[in-house]
Amino acid sequence: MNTNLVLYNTISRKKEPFEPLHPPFVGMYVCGPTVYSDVHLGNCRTFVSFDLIFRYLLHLGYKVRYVRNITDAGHLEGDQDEGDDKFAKKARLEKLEPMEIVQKYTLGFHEVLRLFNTLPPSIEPTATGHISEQIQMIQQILDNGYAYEVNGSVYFDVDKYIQSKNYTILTNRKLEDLLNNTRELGGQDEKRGRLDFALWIKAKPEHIMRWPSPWSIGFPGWHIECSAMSSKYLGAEFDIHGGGMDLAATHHTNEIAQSQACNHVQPAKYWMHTNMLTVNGARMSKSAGNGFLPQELFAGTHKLLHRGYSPMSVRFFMLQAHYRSTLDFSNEALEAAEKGYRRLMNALAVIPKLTVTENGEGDFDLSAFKERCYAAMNDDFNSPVLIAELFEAVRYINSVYDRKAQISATELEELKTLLQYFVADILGLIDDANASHDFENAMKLIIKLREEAKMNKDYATSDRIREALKDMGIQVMDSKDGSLWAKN
RNA sequence: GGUCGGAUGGCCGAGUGGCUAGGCAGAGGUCUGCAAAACCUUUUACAGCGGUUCGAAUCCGCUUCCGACCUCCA
Repeated sequence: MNTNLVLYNTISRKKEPFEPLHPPFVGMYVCGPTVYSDVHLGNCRTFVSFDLIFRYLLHLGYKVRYVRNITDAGHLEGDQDEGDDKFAKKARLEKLEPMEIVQKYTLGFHEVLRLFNTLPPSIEPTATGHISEQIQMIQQILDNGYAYEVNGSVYFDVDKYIQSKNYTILTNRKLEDLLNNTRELGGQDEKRGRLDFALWIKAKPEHIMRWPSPWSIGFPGWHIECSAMSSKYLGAEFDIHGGGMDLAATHHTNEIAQSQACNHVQPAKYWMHTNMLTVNGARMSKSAGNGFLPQELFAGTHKLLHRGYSPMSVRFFMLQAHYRSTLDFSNEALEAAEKGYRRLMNALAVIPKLTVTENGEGDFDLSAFKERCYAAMNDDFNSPVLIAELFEAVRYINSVYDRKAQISATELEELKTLLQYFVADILGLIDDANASHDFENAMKLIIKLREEAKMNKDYATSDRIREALKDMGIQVMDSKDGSLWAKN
């Protein structure tokens, strides 16, 4: 398979040609959510970004195994390896079983991603479903001499690791800076080195979620699940590992160390990191309390919003920025995106009504258009540039509809195919104003009645119909060839 | 404090040495019973200072401001 795809690799800090280890197969692992609360919009951006990447790789013909985990255990609340398990804490608050929390928020997560029209991953493994794999991996790391046990807990030995390996390969940080700037935290007495992190944690009596292990009854550290599950389903070495940029410094750095210590190989060839969604320039995050829930956005109930925006408008909004840039959230930006999205969708809706010229040539260089679209996506999945190209096609389609430009039948077919590829298959944009057939038929009747009224110069009636529809959020647009309608 | 990244027109947001990004908003026009949509034309730009170059939004240096990570986070 020969594609011209290049992608930015965090490890090398530059764009590299994409060459899978075992073409046409591609293994991609993306760090999924911790399901102890609702996902916020910033989380969604990452999954929409990787959905774009997944879709484009599929479009190029790769056989992609996309693994995205669900973290449902072992994720600690508070400072390093101290405090309660997030699920146990939340369970106490809500008087629920930990697995009830997990179920509730997993279902919510899936529903939100469905609304954003993301494709489901190939495998969605859970941490609790892979305790034995994690224990095995910890044992191997112990056997290889890169971890030590203290009082039933197991810690990764960073000092040992840095003797032969580059611990800060992902972030390029200086070790002494890391050491100097790591805060002195309580409960560090069990660790030998300040940078050491927990692989297995002995459960305190109050911990609800606990599993037996060779070292103690306890639970796994946060980082080990991704290492264990990625190697189980994708092998010790695979192609792409992704996640939010905030995970690079700690989580992914430790993942690399664990995998190296266990399997002696760098787990992923390409590390991809998506940038943050910001609100007034500051990162949206759970702890900062500036998170938007998708539901608040769709319904417009968030206090910073004037009104609601549809999931597809928001997806379009996200795709209008490159995945490695921060994206700032505001009413104005959302409104502009929504209008642009509607413009794109309305142009697609007009395609079946286009008149083709008998044997003329079109006024639009389709092969150049196609090339530019692929060039945009091949350049590190540059969806904003792709969208800019699509609007050139939108202008052309509208011009043909206005009889100001021409298109031949074969060109029309080609254009339809390309738009299906780039808008629906790759960008994952569908028209969320699409109504049911019954509704379409009823609208046809209303539009027909209104046109009859217009023919009779009964403008009072035609205006009344148009105004009434407008109040319902349906806009009627007249032209020489009849009337079109569109939902706002 | 350390490390890294950023500053683009009214707003969002691409672009990395010479070539109109794009969307939204604004202005004018075409079309039209009116309206809307659409199409055409069009205004506003590269944080500041210095340097390299025939030529810099783009490369280099300094300054200012902002953000991220270093602590659970996509």
